[in-house]
Amino acid sequence: MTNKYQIIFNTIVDQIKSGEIPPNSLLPSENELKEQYDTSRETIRKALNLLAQNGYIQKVRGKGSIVIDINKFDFPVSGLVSFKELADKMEKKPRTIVNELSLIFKPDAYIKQQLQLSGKDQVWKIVRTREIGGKKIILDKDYLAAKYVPSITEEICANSIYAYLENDLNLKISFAKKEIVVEEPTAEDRSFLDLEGFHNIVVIKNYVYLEDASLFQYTESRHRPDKFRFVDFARRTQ
Amino acid sequence: MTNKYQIIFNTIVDQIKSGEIPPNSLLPSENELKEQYDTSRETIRKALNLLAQNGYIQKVRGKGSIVIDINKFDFPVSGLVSFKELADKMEKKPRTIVNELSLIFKPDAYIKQQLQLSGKDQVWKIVRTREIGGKKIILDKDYLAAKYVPSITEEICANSIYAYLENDLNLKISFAKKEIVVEEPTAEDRSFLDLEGFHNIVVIKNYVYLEDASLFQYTESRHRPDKFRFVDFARRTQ
DNA sequence: AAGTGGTCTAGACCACAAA
DNA sequence: TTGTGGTCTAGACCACTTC
Repeated sequence: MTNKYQIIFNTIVDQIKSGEIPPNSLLPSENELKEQYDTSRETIRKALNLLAQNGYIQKVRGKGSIVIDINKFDFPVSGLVSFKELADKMEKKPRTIVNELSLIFKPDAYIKQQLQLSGKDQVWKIVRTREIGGKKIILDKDYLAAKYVPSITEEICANSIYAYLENDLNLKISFAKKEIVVEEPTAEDRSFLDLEGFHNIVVIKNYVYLEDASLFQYTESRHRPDKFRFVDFARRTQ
Repeated sequence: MTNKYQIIFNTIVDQIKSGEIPPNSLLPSENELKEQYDTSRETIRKALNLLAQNGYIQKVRGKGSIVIDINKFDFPVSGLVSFKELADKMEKKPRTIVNELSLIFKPDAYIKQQLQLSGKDQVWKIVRTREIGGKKIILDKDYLAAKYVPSITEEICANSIYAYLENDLNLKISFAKKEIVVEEPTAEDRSFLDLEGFHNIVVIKNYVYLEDASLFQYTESRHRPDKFRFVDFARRTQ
């Protein structure tokens, strides 16, 4: 990616992260940046808008672009967060156990409805347990529309399914809808997880869409409530 | 707001919502729209980017802009959702009980830390219970930095604090950080809510920032787990 | 009045998809 | 090859903040 505005964005992000541009100070004005980077103002504005969208600056008309104190925001800008990223953040060695990997020829009504399938579409079902600090904390149930995923192995499931879909199959994930609810643990939860007397399960239902707006993955991520944490960053648009 | 790109955005949103432009079809190309609206392509692109960011279309290079089936997404695009909007969606008459409204001269260490206050800043504390279907379901604890809010009444708290801040005080809220965790109920939760034997509380911690990136409100929204539902819409950027 | 960011224009060239 | 969206330019005018 050699886009000019991307390069400018990355440069400024590095300067903010390193402290070269301190928090609560103003960025150079758009006209100054235009000269600095020898480009047009609209290109500078694209870079600055990216910075604003990602929580690095706050633009104020008539004043300038204020650098936000990123130490206040020790979290990734909310997005499509996979388990591996989460575990990395927690600095504990996570372990993934693949409990099931199967190709379902006749998906049941619930899955059909969730994946909006019709007729004889097949579905990959993957059940994984996530272990953190020696305890089984998360139960992940993934359903992938088979028409997009010809094959998948246990090894891939033990690592990152996302990486496989994006890098190897070159599927372009464009957006996802997340729903968070709290449920009673099922028998499955009790058998797969170390519940230790907890009476609730936090369920994250994730609907993942491809570039052409077709739904291809449904995931239920079932967390022990004490280890669950979700962070969201909402920016007012307009 | 008479911005051209806003008008175009609104026009197309209406056309999509009314079904005039059906789901999964393509929008007219940017060049066609440019002619239609007698404007420049960049202005059209601004409107289309707004549509994409708000989940109405999906842009694909070389193809066009696909209209997303909004019936799949029966939710507000995630953002700064206040309680009233939530209750409206649920179509049950909500009732708000104001349990406490006080100006704290010496906020304790926890609040000081959450609101990043120093010295002798004062803080409004507001505690409200939300009743839905005759049951006390949500306990909202709001802390407002008093330097931004000179006065506030019980009546305002019974309605929408947001509306008061935005419309009357003209405070411009620009972004918010949300954190969701599950906790054990406190004695306060037990006394204010109809817990009915539930063993967990879903806590939404909300940090609200003004246009100049200063933190001015901290809110804890404590929900009975069975009635809690959070929806998020994550769009892959770039 | 001067400087800031917000909107808008009319062009240009490029990368990608479909026919 | 044609048409699509993605990037980029060099200007213009406007709304707002600060002095």
